[in-house]
Amino acid sequence: MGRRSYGQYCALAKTLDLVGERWTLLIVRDLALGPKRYADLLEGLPGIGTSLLATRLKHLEAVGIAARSRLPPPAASTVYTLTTDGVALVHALVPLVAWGAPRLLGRRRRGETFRAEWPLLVLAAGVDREAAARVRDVYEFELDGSFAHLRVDNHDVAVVPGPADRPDVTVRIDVPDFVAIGSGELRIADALADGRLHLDGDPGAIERFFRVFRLGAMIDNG
Amino acid sequence: MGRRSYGQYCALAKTLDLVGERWTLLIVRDLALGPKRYADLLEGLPGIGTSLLATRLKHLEAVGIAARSRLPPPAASTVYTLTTDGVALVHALVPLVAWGAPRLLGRRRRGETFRAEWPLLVLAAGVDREAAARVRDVYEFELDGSFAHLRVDNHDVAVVPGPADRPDVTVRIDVPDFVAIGSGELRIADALADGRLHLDGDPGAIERFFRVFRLGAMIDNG
DNA sequence: CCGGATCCGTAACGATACTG
DNA sequence: CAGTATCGTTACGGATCCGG
Repeated sequence: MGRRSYGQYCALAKTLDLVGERWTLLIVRDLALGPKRYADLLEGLPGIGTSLLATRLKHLEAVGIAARSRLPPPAASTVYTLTTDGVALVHALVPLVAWGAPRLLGRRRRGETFRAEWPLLVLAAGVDREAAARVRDVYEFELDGSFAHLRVDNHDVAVVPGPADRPDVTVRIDVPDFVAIGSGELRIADALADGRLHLDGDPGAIERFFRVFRLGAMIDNG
Repeated sequence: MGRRSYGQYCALAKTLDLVGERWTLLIVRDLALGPKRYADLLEGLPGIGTSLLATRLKHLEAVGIAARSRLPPPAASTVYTLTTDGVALVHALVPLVAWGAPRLLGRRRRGETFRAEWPLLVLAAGVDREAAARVRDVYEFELDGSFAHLRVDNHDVAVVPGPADRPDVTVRIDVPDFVAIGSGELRIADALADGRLHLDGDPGAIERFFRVFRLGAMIDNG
């Protein structure tokens, strides 16, 4: 019949009633990267059953986390997006990610899928919108051989899969080192010095990059 | 065989591999209230199967989130506690709770279990340890008719179920109003003015309460 | 009585096939 | 492309049983 519920008057239990089932939060993560078609989601979530994805999407739409839009011709396809509540939910996941990353991520194992845009979501969530005013830059990342970029456009940030066209800054680093910087175990200055982090671009753009994503504190103190 | 995994090199997916299964995070929540016996946990999680609880506890212990201690006689029983990683995980859940509370909690429905200590965990997580130095107070809460209290003792806070012995401050409020204050929709000053919030105790203790739990901003601006 | 383990029916999930 | 239908497998829920 109905959905399984914990039956508790507790915000955590209610939240888990809503989004605690298998795959739900990973769907939300992928929608955080922008509008996705059903097939895009399926491809990014290997192992999910097609019918389960349909069920989850219907539920996310019903509870106001996702929305389904029908693009006009010639695109003529359905896409799913996050509502503002959905975007807020993504922000609420960042501390959970910050908890798990240094403890669980380790080195990549054979068979594990990876997309450079996943780690970038954390950066994008930490954007300083004031500092991003009138900034119009593209920062490209190569993480473990996979490319994605951040597009900053006057207060707004988008995470985009794949290499950038003509990036203002390019960043190359391993995921474990990226995580170590994020958790304060590794200073950016040290990572640059021993070649674990490569940063290219004009100094002005690099300085904007640090400012917009609040990385100042990570440069030389933990 | 083994546990089900998403097989993704992503901190969110790894975190959910670890603690995303049914009941796991609610067990963590209850352990955040202090050492619990197996039977205590069973009672606080109506609907969980006894064998599932045992499985979850074994897993939480194996991954370093919980620990099992054997109390010496005459208490002679086993208790489960959180490790420091487990406590960190509880802190990482607070934004998720802050997301869900104003959106999902609503009014309490028939049959929903409730414990006043659950909302207090959020307050306790937000303690200002500096401000709590040399403070030694007990703040009692009556939320929807259920009692619990916060025990501040020189930098440390504990959430304790039930009424307090001789509280320095007593607080009485409905859960929806408590949530509205936490989310900034309701100002403490307004809630006091129209009788939705009752605060008793000597002015010095009340002022320490506000300071220790960083409630200053909620008094008269959102 | 506490701390589980065992067993079994039901619900959720995963994989594949199929359809508008 | 965007799903639905079906079916085998796994996970969960409830009850009972068992050892210290």
